[in-house]
Formats: sequence, structure tokens, C-alpha cells
Amino acid sequence: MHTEAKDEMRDKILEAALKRFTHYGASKTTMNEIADDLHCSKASLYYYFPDKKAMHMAVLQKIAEIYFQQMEKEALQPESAAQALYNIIELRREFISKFCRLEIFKILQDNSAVFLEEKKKARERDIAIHTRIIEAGIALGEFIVKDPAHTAELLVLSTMGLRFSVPDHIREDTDMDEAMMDDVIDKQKQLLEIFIKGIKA
Amino acid sequence: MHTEAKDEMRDKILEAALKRFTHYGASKTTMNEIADDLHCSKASLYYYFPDKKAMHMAVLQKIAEIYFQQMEKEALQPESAAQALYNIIELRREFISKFCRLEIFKILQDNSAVFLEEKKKARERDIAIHTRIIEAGIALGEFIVKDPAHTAELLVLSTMGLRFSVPDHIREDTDMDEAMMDDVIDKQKQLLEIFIKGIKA
DNA sequence: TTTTGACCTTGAAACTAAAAAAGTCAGAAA
DNA sequence: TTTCTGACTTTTTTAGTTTCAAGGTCAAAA
Repeated sequence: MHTEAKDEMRDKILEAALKRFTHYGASKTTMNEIADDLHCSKASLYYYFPDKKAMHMAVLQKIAEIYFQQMEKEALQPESAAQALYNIIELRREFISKFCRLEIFKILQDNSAVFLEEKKKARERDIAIHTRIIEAGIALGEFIVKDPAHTAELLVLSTMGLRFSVPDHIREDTDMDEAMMDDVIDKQKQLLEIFIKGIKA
Repeated sequence: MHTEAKDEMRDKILEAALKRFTHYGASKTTMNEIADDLHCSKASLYYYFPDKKAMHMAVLQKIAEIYFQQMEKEALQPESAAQALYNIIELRREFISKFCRLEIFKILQDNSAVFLEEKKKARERDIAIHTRIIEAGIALGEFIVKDPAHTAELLVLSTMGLRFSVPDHIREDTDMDEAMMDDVIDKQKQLLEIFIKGIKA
């Protein structure tokens, strides 16, 4: 059984790719560069991944998995549902500031069916986590909500939407947005504050 | 004093342009086509507008003015501030379904300084109107809000942001979005409901 | 003052060639 | 048998060019 070794190499590739992506941006990274970093041939990469897009996806899934697991930990047994919701925003701030250089948006521009599917799944998972927190809030007597899943969707979508409150031309610019990000996160927290009051028991 | 006649011709041009824009989209409309519709020469258009962009802006300002005036009427003396906020969403629905074919987004893609400035002004006016309604709500004892302008900004931005809850690839498509729009408007109303509860006295 | 035909200018498609990157495969290495 | 690679082909990107429709100007007419 050589699968452990195989998985190990696969992971090494993902790490090397992620390093390049976060440093130079995914769109500026070639398969050859990743291979060179690993002192292996490009053909090897194609032994582990069917194509470049699959590798991109795997990198994305890898970091998303960590992010979601942190979120789920937060959602598991909150002392306060409201606090859990705030903590998730903080988690998001960390995640974004860590991976914003990866040009995640440029990859996702690629609106292929697989990508959209993955994006949808991620959003659903995000909403599911928020649903669980809201349900916990109901159980704790913090919130009164008729349809937790629906309310969670609304919270997630409206919070995400605030991302677009910063003008278009700045969103492109990769330098300035670190400062802008704080503004967006701030707005997200302020909206959450009102949102929580709006569903408070 | 020939200014009335001049203004009249200017307005005729704007109407002809708007008709073309809403029918075929602004990006697919040429100056020659507008001139032909008016049975005049293209050079005449340039007597009234310095260039094409200025004409686009004028068309946009014209329809925006109507939209904002309706909003302001709504904001002037609401019996219920909450109801006024709902009415404004309904106004927005009408406005969008009327002018969505104009490809406003494609024009606004043009991130020139003048355009951004105008966009910013429009947003500020939007926020100002919402501020007035929230202040009215406070006066009527409906709401308790510390900083009405700030709360209004948050409401406007989060509501607008919901526009992006529909997947990217559908936003491009000019056919489907009529149905999608209803979904967005629905979400905006649902968010407003919670938002209002969140600032309720 | 307003309008126009004739004219000039510009920018966005439509090709093209060259370079770079993606992707394949027969066979070597482990 | 699984993993890896050099040498190869194919596809995509880029940069340069042409071309033409659309933008824009102007002297002169109405």
C-alpha cells in the first residue's frame, strides 16, 4: 500500500503551490515553477493532478477546509451564540489577510461548472454553520427565529455583500485593500450588531 | 434668450438616447444612430454635449433625478418610517425593471474619475434620504438609533450588497436576471425586516 | 445661434506570428 | 508495480499589425 506516500507527495505539491500562490499570485504561477521549487519535473505534478485547474481547486479546498473547521469549532458549543457570530467575523478577517495575496478572486473568475459547484458548496457550508449557531442561540434563549436556515442565509449573504461597499477600482488594487478590508470587517460587525438585535428574544 | 429652445433640443437628444439605450443597450448605441433617430446630423449632438461620455452621464443623471425625487417624496412625511423604507425598496424594483436593459452596469464599468464622483454622489444622496427616514422614525418613536447617518449608510450598503448574492455568471446574462431580481428584492425586504427590528424602539 | 457635410482621429475588433505555458507519453528509475 | 522524467505536442497568451466603424472636429451654410 503506497497510498500514504502518494498522499504525502500530493500534499507537498499543494504546499509548494500555495507558497507560490500567496507570494506571487496564482495567475502568475506556472506548473514549471512549482516543479522547480520541489526539484521535480513538471510531469510529476501531472501524476498527482489531472490538470492545473484540479490543482488550483485542491489548494483552495485545502485552505477552505482549515477555515471551515475553525468555524465549526466556534459553532460547536458556544457559550453565547452572538459571541460565536462575532468570532466568525474575526476568523474571516484572519483568513482573508492571510490569503488575500493568493488572488482567489482571479481564479474564481473562471466560471467553469466545477468551480461554481465548489463555490456553492462552500456557501452552503457557511450557511449551515451559521444555521447551527442560530439554532444554538434559540436553544439558549438568545434568539427568536422562525426559520433558522433562512435567517442564516440572509445573514451570510448580507454580510458578504458588504464586501462590495468599497469602490470597484480599489478592489482590483492589491496594495490598498488591506486597509479597506478593516473597514469592511467593521461594517460587517456593525451590521451583525443590528442583525442580532433584530432576532433577539 | 434662446436657452429654452436649446434646453428643449438637449432634452430631445436625451430622450432619443434613452430610448435607444433601453432598447438596445448603451454600449451598442452609436452617436450616428441617435442622430438618425432625430433626423439630424451627428455634429449637432456635439453642439449640445462635449462628448459621448457627457451624454451618457446626462442620461443617467436624468433618470436618477426622477428616481431620487420619488424617493424623497417617500421620505418627506412618512406616517411610518418602517413603511417608507419598504416603499423605497418597491421604488427600486420599479426603477430597476424599467432601466435594467440600459446596461447601466456596463457604462459604470468605465471607472473614470467623473463617473466615480457621480456614483459617490448618488450613494450619498441615497444614504441622506435613508438618514432622513430614520430620523423621522426616531421622532415618531419607532426607532432608537444613536447615529442615524451611520445606520442609514449601513442599511443602504448591506441592502445593495445583496445584489451580489446572485452568482456572477447570471449577472452578466441580460435575459434571466428579471426573475433573479425578484429574489434579490425579496431578500432585501427580509433583511429590512430584521434590520428594522434591530433598531426598533 | 444652430446645423451640417466633409473630413480627421481614435480605439476596438480581427488577424497574425512568436513565445510561453499546459499537457502527453514512452520508457527509465526505484 | 508505482513513481518519475526528458522530450515531445498542443493550447493559450502575448505582442504586433491592420482595418474599419465609431468618435470627434471644423469651416461654412442655414
